[in-house]
Amino acid sequence: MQQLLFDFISKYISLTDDEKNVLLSLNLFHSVKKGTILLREGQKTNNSYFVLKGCIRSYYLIDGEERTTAFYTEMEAMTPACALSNTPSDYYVSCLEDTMLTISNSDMTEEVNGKFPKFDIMCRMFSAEMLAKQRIDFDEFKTSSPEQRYLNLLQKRPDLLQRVPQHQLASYLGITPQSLSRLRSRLVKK
Amino acid sequence: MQQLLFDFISKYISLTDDEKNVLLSLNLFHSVKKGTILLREGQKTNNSYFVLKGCIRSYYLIDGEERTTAFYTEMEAMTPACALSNTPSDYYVSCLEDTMLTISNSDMTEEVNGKFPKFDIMCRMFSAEMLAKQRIDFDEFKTSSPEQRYLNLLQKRPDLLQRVPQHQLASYLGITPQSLSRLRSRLVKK
DNA sequence: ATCATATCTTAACTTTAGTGAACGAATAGC
DNA sequence: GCTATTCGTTCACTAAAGTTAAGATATGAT
Repeated sequence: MQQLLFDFISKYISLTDDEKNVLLSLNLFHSVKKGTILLREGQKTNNSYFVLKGCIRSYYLIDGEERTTAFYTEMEAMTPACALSNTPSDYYVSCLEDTMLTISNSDMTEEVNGKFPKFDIMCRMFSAEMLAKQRIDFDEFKTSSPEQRYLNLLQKRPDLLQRVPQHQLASYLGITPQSLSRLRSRLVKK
Repeated sequence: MQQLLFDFISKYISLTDDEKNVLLSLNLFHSVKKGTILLREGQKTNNSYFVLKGCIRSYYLIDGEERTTAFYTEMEAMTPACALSNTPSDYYVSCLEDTMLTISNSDMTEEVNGKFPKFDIMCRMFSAEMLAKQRIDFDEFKTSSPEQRYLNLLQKRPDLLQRVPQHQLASYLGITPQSLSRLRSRLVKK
């Protein structure tokens, strides 16, 4: 499991055994049961998450309805906005499946990055890459119809359609569950 | 004009005169006329832009139609996705107004960050902050109707409604110019 | 295994967005 | 200043999404 993290890091920087041991001493790795809520609306945290195996999901509670905005699966990272702004969270984060992940907080990041400046470089590269990827996702969302967005998801993350309940996918696509159901039956007829 | 950049940087790190001089030696500052296209579809670049005064806009050309996805105004930065992936750009970037901006490339970033590691820290902080902001924008977009998105824009960036042509705002809101026009007259009647 | 709950689908109806076309108004180029 | 183009609005029509409700299926808890 730890090797998964090291493999990921090696895409950006190379680690000495010494550096690996510092990471291992931090007690980063956690196993979380399906349904566990990692972060609640109104709660403060400065945790960051990195999914090694499984899936976590962020959602807002609007008029009593869950509105799912993101899924994070294998080798994806999330830092809740509230962790940076130090304000109460606007949304929930929960585990969709039994999940293995790392949980780190800003103190740990400060400490490690202070000790090994190359971690700053990695974080910079990784953040910039995430920012660009998310920008493209946003652009595609804006320039597509719900149907195109569904077909796009089918292409890009077919696994999600298997592992995620329909109604969560719907709000992820920016539509109601009924519309998604209708849209799908429309596509089958074609 | 240079002071604007230093003021911005000072939100993250403090600069010595030496460091400031290195930045000034890089010939970062440019004045660009309205309508100038900074980046074309199909073109490669590794430039990054930081707007000091004015406004730049990114847009796709889909079926001969411009689809605007972002506006960058005072104290906002953009690095085109193609600059990181080193692939041809999928979109255009052009100046909506006469604009003062800094243009840097990845070589310059490497050089400066190599010399002064604290720039890595700044970039890391800034990227993480941008990522969180953009995530929130995306979430709001997903969980809102076109009408709510318009009202939200009115609240958050009222300046854009003054300085940007209606049809560009429309695609920024993910709708057609006709729909925006209709939506606005619907709101007036209320 | 049973019951309660959650999930997915379907349907009828309402509301809103997309489309194509037409029209003045504003803008830019000559 | 005049003309051509672009821009914003309106209209009629079509297509799709939201809403409310109902029924069927699947899931989870005891």
